[in-house]
Amino acid sequence: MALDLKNTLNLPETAFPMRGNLVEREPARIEHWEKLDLYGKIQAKNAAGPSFILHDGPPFTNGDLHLGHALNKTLKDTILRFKWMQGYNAPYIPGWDSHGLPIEHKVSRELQETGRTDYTAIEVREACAKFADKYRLSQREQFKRLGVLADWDNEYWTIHPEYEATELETFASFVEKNIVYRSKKPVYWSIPCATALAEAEIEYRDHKSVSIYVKLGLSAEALKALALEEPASVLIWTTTAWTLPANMAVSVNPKIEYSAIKTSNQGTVIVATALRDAVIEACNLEDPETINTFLGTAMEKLEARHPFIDRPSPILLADYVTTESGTGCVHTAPGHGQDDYITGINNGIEVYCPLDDNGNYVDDGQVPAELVGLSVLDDGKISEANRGVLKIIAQNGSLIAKKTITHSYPHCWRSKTPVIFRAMDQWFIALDKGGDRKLALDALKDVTFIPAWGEKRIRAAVESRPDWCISRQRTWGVPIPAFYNEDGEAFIDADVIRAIAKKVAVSGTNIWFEQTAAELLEGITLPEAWPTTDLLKSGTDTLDVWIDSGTSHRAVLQKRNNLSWPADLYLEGSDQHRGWFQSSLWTSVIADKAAPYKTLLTHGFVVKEDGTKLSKSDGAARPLPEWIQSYGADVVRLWICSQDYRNDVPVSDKIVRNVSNSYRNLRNTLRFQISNLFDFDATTDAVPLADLNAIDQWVLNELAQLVRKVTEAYQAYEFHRAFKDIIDPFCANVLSATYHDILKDRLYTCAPNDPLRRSSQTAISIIFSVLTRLVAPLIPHTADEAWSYAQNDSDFTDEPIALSDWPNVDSAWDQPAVAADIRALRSFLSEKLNDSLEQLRQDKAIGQSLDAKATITGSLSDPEFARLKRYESDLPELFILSQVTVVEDVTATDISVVVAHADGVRCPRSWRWVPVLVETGTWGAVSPRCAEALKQISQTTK
RNA sequence: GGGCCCUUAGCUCAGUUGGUUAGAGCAUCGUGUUGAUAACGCGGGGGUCGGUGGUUCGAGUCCACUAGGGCCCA
Repeated sequence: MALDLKNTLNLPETAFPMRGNLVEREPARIEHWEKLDLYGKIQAKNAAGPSFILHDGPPFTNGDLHLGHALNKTLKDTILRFKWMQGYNAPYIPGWDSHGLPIEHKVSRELQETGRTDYTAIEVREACAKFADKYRLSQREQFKRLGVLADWDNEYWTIHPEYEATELETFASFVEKNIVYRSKKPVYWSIPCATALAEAEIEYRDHKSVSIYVKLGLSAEALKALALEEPASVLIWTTTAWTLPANMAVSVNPKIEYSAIKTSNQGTVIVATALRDAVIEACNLEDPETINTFLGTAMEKLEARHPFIDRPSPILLADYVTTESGTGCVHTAPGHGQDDYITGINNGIEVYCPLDDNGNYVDDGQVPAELVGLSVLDDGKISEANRGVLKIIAQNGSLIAKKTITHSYPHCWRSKTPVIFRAMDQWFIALDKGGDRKLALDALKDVTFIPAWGEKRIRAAVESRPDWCISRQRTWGVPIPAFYNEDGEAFIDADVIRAIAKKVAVSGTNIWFEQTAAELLEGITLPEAWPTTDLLKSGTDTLDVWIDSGTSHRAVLQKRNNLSWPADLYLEGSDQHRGWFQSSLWTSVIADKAAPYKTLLTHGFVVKEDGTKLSKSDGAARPLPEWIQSYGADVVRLWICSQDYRNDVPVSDKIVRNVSNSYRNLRNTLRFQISNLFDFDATTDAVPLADLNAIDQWVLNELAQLVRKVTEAYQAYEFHRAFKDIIDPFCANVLSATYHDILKDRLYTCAPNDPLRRSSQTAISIIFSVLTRLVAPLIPHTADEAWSYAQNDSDFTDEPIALSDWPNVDSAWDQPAVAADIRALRSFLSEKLNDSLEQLRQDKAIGQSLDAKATITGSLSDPEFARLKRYESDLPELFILSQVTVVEDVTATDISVVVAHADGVRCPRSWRWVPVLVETGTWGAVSPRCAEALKQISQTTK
């Protein structure tokens, strides 16, 4: 019988599952979108809309995606989904970056393992391309699985022939501006392999070296400046005697104190005071006596003489000089060391390096004749070069001590021999010569930075970077289109490059490695000064890969019809201030005289829950597919969008599980709404907004505020605020704890067509439609799922939510007066009633709140009481009690409340307590209101 | 070592121009309901705002220093 009565209730009905089961169900939805060509439909819908160009920074295709990729791509996808719903014409062309050392290095190792060593450049490049493509494809699938909607079939790729051609054309414009020049710069060099090495190709191993102390005599002026009366030397210490022929200077620290020490066996020598005793011992200095001390600055620009070549070796200041070892006076050979190089550049010293590719001293008129032709390769035994140099300095007395030491030294990963640091001709872009640095800094003024401090960061990077070294001695990259004659003289020309770019556009840059210079230049008019093509060889250097991705704005935005330049938005991790943001800025400023972006948005890095960085062994560093496999894409996305990405973004299973709880609440909120609309057809059942019940007016007023605040947060790209600050509390407080809780009684117990019920259903259907769209960019799968169920009670719809418009506020929702009343009444409940109700519950006097009644007493002169009186008939519903009596007492100074168990009998249908039940016959005894509802139900079913 | 940035309850976030007992959601504990039920309601506990020292009648909110953390350089 009770069951029969239950059947007369309008209980919620829906097939929308309570649990998302995202891991299993999301893929089908993604497939459905693809079948519908959802991306294409969106573009078609918005074709005439305002333009918004988000230019994708290309991920490097060398492995699985991780959460950092998810963070970046989810933010982009969320922004675009929002913009699309707002009607923007916003094509999204995803990009991929593939040239560069990480792939070449990995592929080279794999090729090595086959035992062959004679791979041609083309073979290496083809293996790299294959490797890159494999990961491009798997990354693409992983992004799709995240729910990222994009023009996946028209991606841009830095190794596409057209892309490479544009890159070369861009480079041609640099050459044309006459800012591309050649200069020496030291690189790691493997003598047996006759090749330059990258940092990653170096292994540190222990090596035995001869360390030596060498005197460099001071000039007469120098002695005078240091108030020394007798001849004196600066004393240097080095472990690479073979670099002495390239010694061009001595570096000292300006802030360190130095001592001039007079000795009976080595004359006067100058060393850092802190190292005085150590040097005296190591060099057996006899009768040492400090005759003067001074700071390093005192020696600036003073002249020392090279120990065995007739040239000056000036004393320079350098902050990197320490007193940890040696003498505090550092042998400086700009052609053989990174620090030395920078010191040399800063002081206008030649980057001198008298070595050929085989590591032998060349005859340049400066290297002593007895050294010419000797090899510097120090493999197992002392090199010829070291022995030769030691002999010279021992003979002329400048060597005052030597000792064999074992230390960690870089070795070639392939030949296992010690590498040398050797200056080679490199290509550079001059950044000041054409005024480009100033232009770049000016261009930044027109860029909007999110967060604002990004400007400081990129500005500092732009201000401080030296001329851009753009050549790499690598194979897997875009070749530097330069030619060389027999003497190594370089020929480069903008028009020639453009002509080659045309060929590259068709055949790719592989032709550079397949064809001879003559073949490459066939049909191309050469500048008059060039030799004939049979005398030229094409260069083997490739361009810095930052030129690859850094020219994407030209290769993509400027080349494609549906895009435009500059971009409205670039969005990447904060490391890109010195990476892609900067390389793009330079290429753009040089070639196009303006920044390629209007807004620059950066996010932080994914870190562990304690804020420290993720290392490979951390569980949280597992690949993205594994995260999606355990939580589903929407939960991963919601995790991302619930965090303030401007700072670092912490992650742990605990944190994601936490988000998962919020997700469940949101999902159930939507489910509750769908299920209570099962018999509601807006076209026939909707109640005019003006006629809505007070509580429904209140909730629409809340909804209006929600839409305004959420839209504002989205526009500011502050998704964590949209969700955490606004949507999450709205679902929990306004809906779950208040509105839905109140509504259950009328939705379930009223007659289906009761105006009160239809009023609430009208409001619910509006809320559902709005709320679902508000969360659609954040959790696209779930929003689309709910949208489908609301339409046809099944999984899919041909009108996905992504095709709908962003919700606007209907001014009729704004009912501030009613809303203020309802809000005040609910506050009254929580502040004045809930404590007593809770007490009754604790005392087991009542169970659910409908078991209780309240009596409120006060004076009508009190506006709060007056309001209670005004809403007296609504109060049982608003407070979810069976009876509320508002009693006027003119003498009352305060509002008093008495709560007790409700009177009368409990209606078995509505569970409300009423004075008496009414006999209905068929259904037994129920409350009068239920009796009336049952009467209507039986009439409509007849 | 340098540049930029971060530090509020167990977790993720709010805290307007400095001003009453620092808020929310989740988690936790207790409890109600069994007509949103692997769901929902009600209630409790839990931060003195990384630390120290200043400015001020008054500071999470301004200044200095310091500790820890992140990105990028060296």
